[in-house]
Amino acid sequence: MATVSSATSDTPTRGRRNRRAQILEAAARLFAARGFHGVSIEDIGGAVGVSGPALYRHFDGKDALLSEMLLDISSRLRESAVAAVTASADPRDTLDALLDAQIRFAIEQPALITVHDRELGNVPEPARRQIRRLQRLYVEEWVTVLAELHPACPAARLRAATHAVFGLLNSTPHSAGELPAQDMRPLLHTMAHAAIAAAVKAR
Amino acid sequence: MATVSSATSDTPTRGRRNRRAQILEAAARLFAARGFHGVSIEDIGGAVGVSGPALYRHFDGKDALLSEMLLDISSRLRESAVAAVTASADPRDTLDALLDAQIRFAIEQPALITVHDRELGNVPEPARRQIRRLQRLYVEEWVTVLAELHPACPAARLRAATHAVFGLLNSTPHSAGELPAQDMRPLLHTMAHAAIAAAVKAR
DNA sequence: CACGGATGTTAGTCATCATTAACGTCATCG
DNA sequence: CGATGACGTTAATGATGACTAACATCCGTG
Repeated sequence: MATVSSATSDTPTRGRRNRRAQILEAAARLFAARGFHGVSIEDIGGAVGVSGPALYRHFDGKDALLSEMLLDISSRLRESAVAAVTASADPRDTLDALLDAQIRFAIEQPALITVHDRELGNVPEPARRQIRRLQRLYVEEWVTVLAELHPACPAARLRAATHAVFGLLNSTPHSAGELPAQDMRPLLHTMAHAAIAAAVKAR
Repeated sequence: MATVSSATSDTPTRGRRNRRAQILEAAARLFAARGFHGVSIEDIGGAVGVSGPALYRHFDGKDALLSEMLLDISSRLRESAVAAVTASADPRDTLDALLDAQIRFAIEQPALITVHDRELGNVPEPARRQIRRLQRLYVEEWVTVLAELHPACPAARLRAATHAVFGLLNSTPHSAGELPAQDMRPLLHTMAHAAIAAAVKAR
């Protein structure tokens, strides 16, 4: 939201990398490691080579920074889901695309994934509701696709299974280094696929 | 350490519940919700009806409280794994027992599970090493059983799969309320089982 | 070339918080 | 009964931390 400043329409990042992006990246790493309250403004500034209150030139405060971070993550996830849904008419292909997108995100951005499902409780109220909304929509995207594939399965069970699959896929921060990403990717895809199939099968 | 007061050998908790246990329980709930640094000593005391520094009558400090909490969790998990391994000679039964124990813990103690895999980074050094050790042993218990069942599968892959299954099972705090525990339990068991089978199958 | 805005810096300020001190109460036990 | 120890309480104390103020610098533009 809000075009990226810059009076005339040229590149927003000149010379050194865009400070905002640098800060968000460093903050995500730190929040993932020590938790929101375990990281100080000084820490974040220090991580990008400026010191302390320089942050306030880019964000309204620590809370606002976290809000923007989570809003960005949940927006991107949701967008990736919408893309997957519109890309194909066959729900089997859509499910594969959903899986691939989530796996890619989990492997490439472990810090963001970590912050995303830990720190919602620390987001102040105007933004929190919106993030929750995006998260809910994301889940519903999955549930809808699964419901098309397995109309007999009750929605509550599909929702629970979806959360479990997220847990499986988002485990990457814990198993970092066990396996190269090359092998991790298909492994997670296979496991998630099998878990869903089992969840949905009548017993 | 030190028998729990009470001169004669009767119940250690008379009238009101054991304070230590109350505190640990309340702290776990609060840490899970807001993170270690997001919770004050006052908050914890308030949650059990005493106010503030009364904590220091029971623990050496906030760090020590966290250390003890994580040490207790990882010990209990590890013990449950050892019990599962010694209970049966058939690795298939052992795996089922491991799954059941982890699922029971995840469903009955979501706050502990949450704290367990979020707050290790905030534990000070003497205890941290020991907790890591117990966690590693717990994982190895699983990997050993899986290796017996599937000797052809490389250990690294088994380890990665194990972490993924933990992620799946420990997702309960996120899907709380979606499904009654009665249904959640077998669902998770089925999904985890299928995920493991898929991980281990040659491709 | 002077001006303004974007971006930093350092030195406060004001809360919050972990921890300690000093001081009760009350039951148990000698 | 009187001492002792378990368990609480309410004031410090000392750090740390978020945020603000006042003050550079640099760069593009009128």
